[in-house]
Amino acid sequence: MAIPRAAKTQRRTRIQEEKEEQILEAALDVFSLHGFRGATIDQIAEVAGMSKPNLLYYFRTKEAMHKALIDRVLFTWLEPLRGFDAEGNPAAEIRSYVRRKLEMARDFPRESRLFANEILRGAPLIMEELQGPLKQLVDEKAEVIRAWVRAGKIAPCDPYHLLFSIWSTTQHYADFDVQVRAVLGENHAGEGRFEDAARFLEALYTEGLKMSSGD
Amino acid sequence: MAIPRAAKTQRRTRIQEEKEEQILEAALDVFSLHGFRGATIDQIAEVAGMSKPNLLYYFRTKEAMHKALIDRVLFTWLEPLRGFDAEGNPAAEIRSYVRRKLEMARDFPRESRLFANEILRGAPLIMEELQGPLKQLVDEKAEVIRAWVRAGKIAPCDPYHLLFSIWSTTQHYADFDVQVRAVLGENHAGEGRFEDAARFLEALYTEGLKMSSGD
DNA sequence: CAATAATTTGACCGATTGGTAAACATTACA
DNA sequence: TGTAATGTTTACCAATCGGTCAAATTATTG
Repeated sequence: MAIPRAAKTQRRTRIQEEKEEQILEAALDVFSLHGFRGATIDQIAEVAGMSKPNLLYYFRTKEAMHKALIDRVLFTWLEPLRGFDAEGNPAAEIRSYVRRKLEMARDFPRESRLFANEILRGAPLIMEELQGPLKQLVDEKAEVIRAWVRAGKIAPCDPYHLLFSIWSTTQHYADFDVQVRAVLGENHAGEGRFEDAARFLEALYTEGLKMSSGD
Repeated sequence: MAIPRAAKTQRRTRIQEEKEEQILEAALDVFSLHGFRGATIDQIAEVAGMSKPNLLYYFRTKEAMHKALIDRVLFTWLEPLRGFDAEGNPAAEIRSYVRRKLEMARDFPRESRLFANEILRGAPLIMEELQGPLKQLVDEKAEVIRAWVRAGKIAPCDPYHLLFSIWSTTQHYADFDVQVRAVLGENHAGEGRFEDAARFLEALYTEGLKMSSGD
């Protein structure tokens, strides 16, 4: 009998790994577009190309699916920030961080939108993650930035709002992609907008955080 | 018989005006939190404090409610950009624009989230608005900025991505409010974060767009 | 006041929702 | 190969979905 749900003690069969991947891929499509409540299991099942009960064999509930996705995304999403190096050149570190975040917005827009949807509805599933690990990591990196300021390597600024601004400006190209395309129109239809954005943001942060000549 | 739906030729009774307002207020709560598909008429009715059929007496469908909301928000949302004055001082104009957008994020966060939700799902209801009036307005203001650059009043930059960055950084404090609060923690729980954000962004754009000393 | 129009409600509809039960099919492995 | 575990499907469930209807209630007006 099939009492044991998938993944009892460890990742068992090859087929489990494949199917779970296939489901999460489809779930990412649907959740990132319609949010948790707006997404339906039927739709995910259709996109995944399998029956609904089969889907529920691997993930017992809709929420389990969503949680699995969010957890995975959350980890990779914070990876660039972890790379923030206190020893490196401040301007170069910030530039590189902006570039990496922008690349993620370009290459993983669905992941960005999934996250945005979760935050928009109040982040009920990841509130502890935000208040715990995320806050801790940001606090740590904020201290790095503050040290740069103290050392006179960049202009005085609030490190938290600096990070917020980098997050928002880069993720904007994933979350508001439709609007960006509409405003830029046909002529900028290609992926060139990411290069333009990179150029603009690089200049903005380079000049905006440069020490004023007075010091 | 009550054949004539509300608002046949013109806004009739006082009670119609009141109830429609009451409904849109509740709808804003629910739509901004869960998006179009995630929101339910029952929930809106409950928040509005009236029965579902009564709600549907004023707005025939869920989509009609959503459209009415979006249209209203879209108009007021673009108001600050219209104020962008070609004759004014560039640095002051940009500073004032950032400040106004930030105030809107603080005072009308639900409106911002409603808009964000609509864009996230691909903006099916307002695609023409984006490609038409919005693009036109942005094109116009982009030309203003470009003129400033040509006149040597601000540093050379892509005007579109400048506007995108202002939109994203300011709306971030409405759309990602939960995350911002979580990261800042208890100590910054008050509304002080908006003042800090204003200070940071003002400095960033002032310095970031300043003409380099070489000219 | 009467009567007419505007508003509100409870009961209800078919479709869709998240999820289950059990029969059936397939795979892994002794 | 046999058999037990794993995987898949059909049929189904109660709850909720968006929306309708006709009756009841309230406001407006002559």
